[in-house]
Amino acid sequence: MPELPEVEVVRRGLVDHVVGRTIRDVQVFHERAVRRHAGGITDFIDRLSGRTVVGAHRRGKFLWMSLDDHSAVVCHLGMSGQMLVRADRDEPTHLRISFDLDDDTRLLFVDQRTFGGLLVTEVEGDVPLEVLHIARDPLDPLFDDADFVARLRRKDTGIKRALLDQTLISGVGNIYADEALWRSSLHYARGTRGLRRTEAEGLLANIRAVMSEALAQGGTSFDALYVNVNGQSGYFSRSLDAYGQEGQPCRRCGTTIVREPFMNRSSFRCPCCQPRPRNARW
DNA sequence: AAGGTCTCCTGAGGGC
DNA sequence: TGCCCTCAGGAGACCT
Repeated sequence: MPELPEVEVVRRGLVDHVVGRTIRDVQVFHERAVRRHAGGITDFIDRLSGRTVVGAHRRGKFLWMSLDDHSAVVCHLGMSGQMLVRADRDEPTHLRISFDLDDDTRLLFVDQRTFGGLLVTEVEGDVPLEVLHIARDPLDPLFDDADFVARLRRKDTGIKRALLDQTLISGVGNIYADEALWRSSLHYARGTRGLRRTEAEGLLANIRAVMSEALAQGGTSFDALYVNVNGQSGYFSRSLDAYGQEGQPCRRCGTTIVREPFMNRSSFRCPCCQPRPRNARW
């Protein structure tokens, strides 16, 4: 599932293979892929045809390509989205959108579960309108550590819920939340109010560390669903300590990792290193 | 206002 | 073999 490191891998691929190219034509194969675009399919195509891609950017899990008319095409990969650059004319399964580029390659948006999508919008400052509400991510040089810690400790919720709140810190999804919490030996239901400043700072450092390590290995991948812009999978899933490790011994203490329902999904933790807090509310 | 829940979606995999 | 059920989860709508 694409979180920040995976999206960053895709962004770098776009820089290498798409920036500088002009879009000759656009085909939309599935209406849902442009459901967030206000003007519908026809307007989406009209606004992209003939445009030149001048940059590829990212904030958290949101990705966008800036265009030569000060607009941008914003992409969210959702659960299963892929950006593929292909030189052939094949139409892979779950192809949703295709861009014909001026070097006779095509940029393909492929998305099995259709939670992802693209839209064209105006850019306000350096950020598209639809991305303005998203917080800076922890790999952003302008991310404000002290402000994050203060806002986190001011919230009244569980720590994992806060990490998944993209308006507080962006780019963290279920995988990296569980990995960072394991590294910090924190239970997901620890209250943000009761978190010590040093605990919050350590957690942020662990988020950065796990994301940086994943990025160095090309992102996390469990199956063929996530691939980078050329269709190559990442290898970080071999390095996971908590996520998906149900039944496996904790690499720190040997206790069996458990999976628990959380927010209509799953959380993985070590029952010994990450004990449930007394009076847990979340 | 802020926090919590629901919903969208498809295919893999398990149980019978 | 085949059918049905469950599960995966990002983010915005909606509710409290």
